[in-house]
Amino acid sequence: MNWLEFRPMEICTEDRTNACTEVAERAWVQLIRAHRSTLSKVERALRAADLPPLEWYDVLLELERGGPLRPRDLQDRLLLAQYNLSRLIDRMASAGVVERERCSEDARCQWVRATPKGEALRKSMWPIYAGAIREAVQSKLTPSQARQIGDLLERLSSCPATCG
Amino acid sequence: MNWLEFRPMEICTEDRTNACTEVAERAWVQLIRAHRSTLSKVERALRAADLPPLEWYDVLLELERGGPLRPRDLQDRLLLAQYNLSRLIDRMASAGVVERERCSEDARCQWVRATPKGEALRKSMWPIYAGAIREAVQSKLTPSQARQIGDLLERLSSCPATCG
DNA sequence: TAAATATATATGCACTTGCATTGAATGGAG
DNA sequence: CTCCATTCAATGCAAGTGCATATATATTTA
Repeated sequence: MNWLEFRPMEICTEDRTNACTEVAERAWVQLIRAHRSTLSKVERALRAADLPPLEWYDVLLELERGGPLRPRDLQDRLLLAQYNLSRLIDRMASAGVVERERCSEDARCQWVRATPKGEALRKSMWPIYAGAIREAVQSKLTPSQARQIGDLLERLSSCPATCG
Repeated sequence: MNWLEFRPMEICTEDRTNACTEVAERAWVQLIRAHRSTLSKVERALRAADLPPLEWYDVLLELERGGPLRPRDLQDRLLLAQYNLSRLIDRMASAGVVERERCSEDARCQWVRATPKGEALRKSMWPIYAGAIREAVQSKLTPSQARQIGDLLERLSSCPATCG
């Protein structure tokens, strides 16, 4: 839809019938805010250190942990969109930090693995990344609070099947 | 830096000396995951309903709450980058949902206000937005947990001055 | 086995974002 | 009052993102 053409039609009344919705709403707003606030700092720290964006770290870490993975696997683990991941791997392959390899069993698939250069890059990103996390999280929360928030946030990204 | 040219140099050892860092790290990872998981769903729901992105709602809500605001004010409240907000207001003004007005006291500034059309748009977005929040948050957390997570997340986006 | 359906990945295109910079106006120091 | 540093906002350009779709292969169905 072209938003230049928006015309108001139906005025829906707001439905905030119970407190349950209000706390959920507040949690939502704070999630957005916390994310905007912290992520931008971390990304800036990486850029300032002439390092690539966060996703590179995430991909490299998954690949080092899990041996070669298919893009599809990375997609699930990192919650990235298929087309974004495809191009992210393009860029990382161009930079020589990952390699694609044909998958013999299923020609639709491919194996992606980190190169030694990729592992070195990930390691060189870690101090900056860790520092930014310390700044963004550790300086604002006690260890107990951090543990708690980790637990609660995990529920938000869990799939419906497992958490009801 | 051009990442096509990256060459590994210094291999920094990872520094995870204490459990404090580990919980902070986990909180960080879960924050990213929760955000990716929930935001994409909400944005998709809005798109599917032929509605503009989330930021439009946020801007309109702030404007309705706080009377006309300067872009600078919105920037602080919504934690958006200056250049992004500038163009967001461009788009919203083109769509006729906000208006810019010259500020007489300070010619650098401007007042941005929601038009009736803008208010109608915000109201029409709310049911979709609320439904998506219910789906993303309310279905995964008890009210008590939602309240708790709201409190904890708020600390993450608070400025250093106020939270030490 | 042929056809239909499903899965894994890539890509054209329009739009959005980030960085760096610019332009304009204000406020303060000398 | 003039110069300079600061603040508010806009913009050119390169890069990233989302949608829709394309391409290729695998799996299921008839």
